[in-house]
Amino acid sequence: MRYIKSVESVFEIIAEPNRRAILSLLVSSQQSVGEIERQLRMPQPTVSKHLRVLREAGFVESTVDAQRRLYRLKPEPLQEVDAWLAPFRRFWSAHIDALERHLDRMDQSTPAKKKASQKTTRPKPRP
Amino acid sequence: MRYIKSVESVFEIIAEPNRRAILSLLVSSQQSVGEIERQLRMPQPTVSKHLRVLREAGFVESTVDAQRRLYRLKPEPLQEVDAWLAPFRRFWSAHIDALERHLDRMDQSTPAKKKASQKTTRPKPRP
DNA sequence: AGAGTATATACGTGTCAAGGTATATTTTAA
DNA sequence: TTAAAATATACCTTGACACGTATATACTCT
Repeated sequence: MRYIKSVESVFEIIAEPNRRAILSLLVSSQQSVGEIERQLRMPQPTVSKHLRVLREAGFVESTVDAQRRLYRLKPEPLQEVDAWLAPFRRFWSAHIDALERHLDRMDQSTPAKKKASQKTTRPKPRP
Repeated sequence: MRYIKSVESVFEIIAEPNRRAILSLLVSSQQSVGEIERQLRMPQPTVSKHLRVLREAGFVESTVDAQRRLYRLKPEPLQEVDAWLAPFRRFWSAHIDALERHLDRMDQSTPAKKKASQKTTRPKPRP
């Protein structure tokens, strides 16, 4: 019995350098397989295989033009990445950051420090 | 002779779900290994190993607190991802998008269509 | 010193994905 | 109909990597 993967996250898809290259190429406009092949200097089966992954993951879609397939970008999955990134943006976008990070460091998740204000009591052995 | 990988791209690092979970956890504040271990319910060696990868890739840094190591976020590598994402944003951020994409489709990279206006001349066999 | 806690690392293992090569499929031109 | 072009797919091999288990290292309290 064969296993179906299918759970491929968006992140695994863009982890592959060739796939990122293909996506970047498609930003300017749609491209045929052959055009991608030539511009990125990769063997045709490689291009086709990556395009298949990208298509099945919803990163691209294709239309038929005679013997060619024209691939174009579908941005939804990349929006997912963008969304995941959102909570991290405060670390570089704002100005209060240096301060905020400093406060966080002083703040919770460091009960050690709190107790340390009286006495360092960490390793609690059992009776 | 052993091979050194080291070329690990930022994208490969965040392709791993557990690592993404760790990063997300560190958004709120720094955490010790044990805290991460408990909150994410993953075995301690797993946490340590992922933290090592994240540290070596510059996603986190650690300070020593007695026997604990406190890990906190370093946002630079994630900025890289953000930067890579930038060119794609026009596909969903703006309003002109639907129009723009349509124009692109009609536009370059489709010499087929151009020539098709007169006659379809694609597969050029050799003499 | 010795025990307990916290974290890191070493090793063996299985899985999966990417690449290469060859071939199938579809479409067009002669 | 046959040949060439364009793309997709099948098969095989290889390497990386994530995991589990066990163990090493570091620190702290009594």
